[in-house]
Amino acid sequence: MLEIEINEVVRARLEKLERLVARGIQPYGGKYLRTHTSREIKDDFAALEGSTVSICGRILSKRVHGKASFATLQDGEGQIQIYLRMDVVGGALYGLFVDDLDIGDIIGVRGTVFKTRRGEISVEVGEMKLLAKSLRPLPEKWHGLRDVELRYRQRYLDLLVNPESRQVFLLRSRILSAIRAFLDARGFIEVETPMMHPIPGGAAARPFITYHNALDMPLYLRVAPELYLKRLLVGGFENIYEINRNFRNEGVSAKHNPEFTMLELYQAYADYEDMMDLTQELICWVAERVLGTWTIPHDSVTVDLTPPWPRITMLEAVRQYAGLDLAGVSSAEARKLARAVGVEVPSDASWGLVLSEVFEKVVEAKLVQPTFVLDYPVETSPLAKRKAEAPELTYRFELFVLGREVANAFSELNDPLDQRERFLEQMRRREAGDEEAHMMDEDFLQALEYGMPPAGGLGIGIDRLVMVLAGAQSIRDVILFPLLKPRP
RNA sequence: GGGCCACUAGCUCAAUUGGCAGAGCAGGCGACUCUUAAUCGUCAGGUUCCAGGUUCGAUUCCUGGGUGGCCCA
Repeated sequence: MLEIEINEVVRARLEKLERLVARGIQPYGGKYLRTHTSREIKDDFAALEGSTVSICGRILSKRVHGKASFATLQDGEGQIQIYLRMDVVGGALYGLFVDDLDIGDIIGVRGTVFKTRRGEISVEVGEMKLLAKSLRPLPEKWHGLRDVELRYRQRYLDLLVNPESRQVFLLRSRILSAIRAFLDARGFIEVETPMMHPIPGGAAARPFITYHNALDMPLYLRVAPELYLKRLLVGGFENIYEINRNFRNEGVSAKHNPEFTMLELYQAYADYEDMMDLTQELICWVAERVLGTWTIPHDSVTVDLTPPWPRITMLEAVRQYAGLDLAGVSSAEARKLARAVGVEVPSDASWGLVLSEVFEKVVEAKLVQPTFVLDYPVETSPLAKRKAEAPELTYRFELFVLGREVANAFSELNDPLDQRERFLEQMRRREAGDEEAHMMDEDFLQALEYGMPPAGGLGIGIDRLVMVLAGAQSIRDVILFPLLKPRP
């Protein structure tokens, strides 16, 4: 029979399918007129008891005893029991249910709402219609699907039998709507900018490359939308955001998926202090709305989002957590101090690179509770405005939770001449072999030359935020279909 | 890229020192008109991830590879 992998169970089900067809039953139905969901029936039982409803869903379990049977039906909102009596529905329909319907089949049922002696709200079947015959056995009803690899590769099964997995993705959906509601209410408009870039920009990352045949040109999947969103600031949009995918050609880990979802927003005439306030308000508001709490248990710690979150400069963080005072020292001294605490740095590393290297290697992992880290070195922040009183630093912060970067924001650099210098420095590094260095973008510079309002810009990694709010330990647990190598 | 761990029936898991590859769920058949991990009886179900090697004999030991997980760079 075609190309289907046959085992004992599949063979038995194919036989049932043939029997059904032979009896004139269409095993893959169309539209079904449902009057209620499982949740509605349970919530409104008092009003619905004794009345007739139509429900549909998947058979999750079957309990046949002689001339009466029970089954559990799962729909999009939950589960409900159905009850079937031969003396009510007749031998033909009862036989069909007992002999030819399996766990996994999708059916529609019309019947009467009642409560069993044991108190289970149920529907006593009057009519039943097969909507989709299932040919493969579902994972075990009690333990669910445990194999991590199978849960990712066959997410549909994970969602079907592991309620906690389903909850995570429902939560993710609610988080995204809450973010949009929050920003929309503050006058931000949602925009969409290109996913395919002639010049990949806006972040230090290796891009995926693709090719446009008709135009005969290479294109890059975007690593960040930043440079396009800033063009919109030039164009007069003052409060904008985009929630969409970024693509970075890098390894896969519990923190990294090659495609991930990013919120970027820009607010004209604001600065990074405003972005800090906004970040905290947004995340706290979203947590309150979707979880109803600011404390979230994780494996070994409980994250406490109660504001205000500490704000610490990178220099101070390195002083506190690494015991290194890099303020005012030369690049050579900085390198020596870094090596003394076991952080290897290139022999030509500048002061700013040493600072950020020590921070990444020593401090990041220790920032468990939400913490803003401020004032990043200019070398690692080529799109951020320099601090007026300390031009080797920028008005930039990142938010860390559970040792992971969750947000990144700055006062946007709107000086086209300084921006050109920054790009030139990036190009020098690219020529020196840094594949992640930014590329020159003349078109973007030209836009800046028309004048971009000063602005605060903010990026929040949605997957990482969902991880924090869902208590997930791996990014793969919050992405429906994480990238895996194909099975050989 | 490196280290450690896992991979056995559709699913969840066993298998003593290297000695006949098992159970539960799911499935087939039979019994059963309020069960809910239904119950009872019975039957069937295997490329033990793959390829080599050691051995009388390998799920088990060795080498290489694959996929996944965790940790590190």
